[in-house]
This record gives sequence, C-alpha cells and structure tokens, in this order.
Amino acid sequence: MLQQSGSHSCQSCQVRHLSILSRMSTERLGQIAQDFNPSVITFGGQDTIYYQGDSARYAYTVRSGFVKLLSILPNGRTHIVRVLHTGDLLGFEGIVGGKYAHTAMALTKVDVCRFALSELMALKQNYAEVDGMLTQRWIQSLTKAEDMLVELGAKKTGERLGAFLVRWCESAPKGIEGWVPLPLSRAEVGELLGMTVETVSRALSEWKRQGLFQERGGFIRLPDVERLCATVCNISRSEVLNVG
Amino acid sequence: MLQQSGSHSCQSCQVRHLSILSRMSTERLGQIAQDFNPSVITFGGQDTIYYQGDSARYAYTVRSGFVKLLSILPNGRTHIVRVLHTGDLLGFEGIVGGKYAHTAMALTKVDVCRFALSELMALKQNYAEVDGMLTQRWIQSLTKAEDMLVELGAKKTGERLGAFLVRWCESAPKGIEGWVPLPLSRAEVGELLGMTVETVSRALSEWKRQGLFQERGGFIRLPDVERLCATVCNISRSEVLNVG
DNA sequence: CGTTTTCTTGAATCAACTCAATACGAGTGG
DNA sequence: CCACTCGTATTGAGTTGATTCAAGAAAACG
Repeated sequence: MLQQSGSHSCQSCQVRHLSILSRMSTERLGQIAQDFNPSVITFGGQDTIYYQGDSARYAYTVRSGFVKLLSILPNGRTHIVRVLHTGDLLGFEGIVGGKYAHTAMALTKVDVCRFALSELMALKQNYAEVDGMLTQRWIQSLTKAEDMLVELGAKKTGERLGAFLVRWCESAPKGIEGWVPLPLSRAEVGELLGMTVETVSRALSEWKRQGLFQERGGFIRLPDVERLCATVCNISRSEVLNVG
Repeated sequence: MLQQSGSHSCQSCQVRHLSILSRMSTERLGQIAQDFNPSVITFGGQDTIYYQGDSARYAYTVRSGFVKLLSILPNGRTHIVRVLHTGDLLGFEGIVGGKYAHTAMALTKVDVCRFALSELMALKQNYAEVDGMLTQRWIQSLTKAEDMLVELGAKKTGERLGAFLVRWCESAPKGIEGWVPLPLSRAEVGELLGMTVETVSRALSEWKRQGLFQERGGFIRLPDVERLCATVCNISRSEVLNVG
C-alpha cells in the first residue's frame, strides 16, 4: 500500500507545530510555498519507505503513525536503531554521502510529508528558523543515540527493558487513562534493545504477574512506575532514566 | 596540569585543515579574527576538560592528543561514549539545553583550541562554510553513534573488540610501520565496548598468541587484518578459549 | 473455521561475568 | 642497584544471566 495525495499546504498542516517549520511565522510560510513542494504520502504497516544504501533524494517528516529505522548487518542480523513518531524527521543524513544510512519501515499505517533534500537545504540556508530547528534536532538525535549506547553498553537486559518501557510511556502519544500504543512485537523490542524474543517475553510476563505491566490490544500501561524501577534494579525512576 | 597559552591566530594554525574552519579561504579567515577569539589550552593525561551537567560556555577542537567522552550512570558505572583525536569538535551539544552531555577527560597530554559557544554560533550564522562543516560533523557523529549502537546491540564481545581494533587502526593517526597509538587501558576498552577488563584481556592475549595482534609501549599493530576478521567471525568456543 | 504467526514457558547450554590469585612494569626511595 | 609499592594485566575456576532449542498456548488472519 502506497498512496500519494499530492502537494499540501504547510499553512494548514495539522502537525506543523511539531515539525522543523514550527518556528516560522505564517507570513514567512507563504514565502516558501514556491520553492518548497512537499507531498503527503501514506504507507501501510510493513511497507518500506526507503532502503539502507539507496541514493537519497528526499527527507520525510512523520505526520502520523510509527516508523522504525533499521540497520542490516552483512551476516543477516538486523538492529532497530530508532523508532519515530509524529513530528520526527528521517532521511536527512542523505545530505552527507548521498545515501540513506538505514532502512525505514512503517510499523503501522503511516502518513509522511516528503520533500526533496535539495529544497530542504535551500530552506535551511535562507531561513534561520529552519536552520535552528534542524540544529536542535540533530543534537537531540545525537544525544538520544548516545543515551541508547550507554543503555546497551552498561545495563543488563531487565534494566534496559524497564528503562525503555518507562521512556516510551512518557514520550509516546498518550491514549486514554494511561494506555499507550506500543506497535512493536516482542521480537522488535528485542532487536531494539539487543536481546532475544524469549528474554523480552519472560520479563514482560513476570512484570505482568507482579502487576507492574499491563497490555491490551497493542496498548500498554505501567500502573506503578516507581515500583517497576525499584524491581528492575532497586533504584528510583530518575536513575533508571539517567536524568538529573 | 593546565596551561593556557593565550589567543592564537587561525591563519597560522597547523591543524586548521582538519577543523571546522577547513573550508574557509585565507582572506575570509582575516574577517573573523575580531569576533572569534580562541585560546589554546594544554591538559595533562587524566585531566578533566569539563564535567557532564556543567553549564556549557565553550566548545573545543582537539589539536593534538586523545580525549574520552564519558557518561556516568547514577549507580556509579561509567561508559565511554566516544574517543576523540586531532580535528574533532567537542562540547558543541551545549548549545541545546546549555549543559554538557558528557564528561570530557584527556587520555594523554592534550592540546585543545577553546572558543565561546556564542562566538561559534555567530560564525555559523555568518559563514556558510562553517555552517556546512558543522552540519557534516553532526551527521557524521550521529552515524558513528548509531553504528556503535548496532555493534553493542547485535554483536558478541569478540566481534565488537575485533571491529573496534580494525576501525581504530584505520582511523587513528598512524605511527611508523603500521604501529598505531592506543592510549586506552584494558578497562577503558571495556568501558567503551560494554565488556569487562578480563574479557578484553583474554581476547587480546589469545590474538597475540595467534600473531593477529601486537603491542609495544602504548602502540598496537594488526599484522593480518583479514585473518583477524575471519577468526573473529567464526566464534567457535575452542578457538576463543584455546582448548581441545 | 483452520491456518499462520506471535507469544509464552521450560530445559539445557554457553558466553561472559565475578571472584580470586598471580604476574608484570613503572616508579620510588633506601 | 635492589626491594618495595602501586597500578595494570593476565589467567584460572566457578557462577550466572541470557541464549538456544523445543514445545505448547494464544492471538491474528483470511
């Protein structure tokens, strides 16, 4: 499934406040209309948005749904590098080296806004607001990647899974009554956190039994975050997340 | 040990070609002299350049020597996030959030060029060459961090160590006859790759016996990279433990 | 409804860790 | 120069956390 619904107007975009254009005034937005021609495209779950190594012509912003970025090793193993949702930018790394660094795959039905990298670069040069947002995004992605690196390098499986769940529930778009969508299979969680399906399943089952974790049709809930953190490594929430 | 040798001239800088100013013409360089006032500072091995969480006023470029960036977890464990050498930029993340994300520590005697973040940001705004270089650096660090993430998430200890050695020998400044400086203790290699001192030591000793790895006073050499890779990827128990 | 995929659970195995002891090397001071 | 220390590296033995292999149970799908 792949559906293209033509060019949209940035002015009327519902998720612009989450995008790299969030700092732009409405009048400035009008100016860019001629040089910036994004398309809105819809992908179905499991669809590939682009492939690792493909020559990169476009970058994308997620309008709705979830996307995973994965790195495929020569030996066939795959690792999920990042999971993206509304407002996140992907494919931008193409401006250095000209190739996509990962394969981007839709985890759910996904709406993206697609635009040429060349147009984005022009925008960055001519509009300080865009340049500032891009800078901010990179530093944030770098910080996030490095945080993950520390997770993988210095923590045990249980701690990693616990920290992941807590962070996910805090950052993902919330549903009702604390139920948060988690469009990842056990296997995918494993690929993200560097552990096997079985290990993920065992830990989640155990926490379910202890009333620390609930799940219903693709949504999850953590009834007692403090206690989960304590159980996982006998430390507080802030320590699990490594925040001051 | 900390020694400040006052402001230097970018024009006469020996390592400018490796820095974020590499793309600037000599005449353009003259223009920035009034607004850009870097200092050259020397640190001794083990000195801390800045601390994780400190409010960030400066960024630095490594002129010579090696620097480690480390993340310290609440439970006391530390993880080395990156090792930097000549030409690398550090501390730049301070422009978002205003704090350093890591502790930067000198592994050897180190010369850095220090400049105010505010000055760097002004430079970035006024000179497209600098902006371009920063962008490039940023994407490269992100790509590197994500590569490391995959290493930690999807590979076993031997594979990680092997890959690290090969990469190090390819990217570090070379000495004579293939001897490359490695200013990291076994413990530090472990902190970088998420394994214990003992595991690092065991693998290196084994490879030494097999003639795949040599070491002399802080310098290392890989006589047969191909065979090392072959050995590392066939993770047979008898080979690793040398039994049978 | 059966079929397929995903999830769970158990048992056995193994890689990597911890603990512990020894060896090496650099530096210090008698 | 040797004995002493201190930090680092090596090596061994035992333990354990996580994996692999395998078999059921539960969802999801057409």
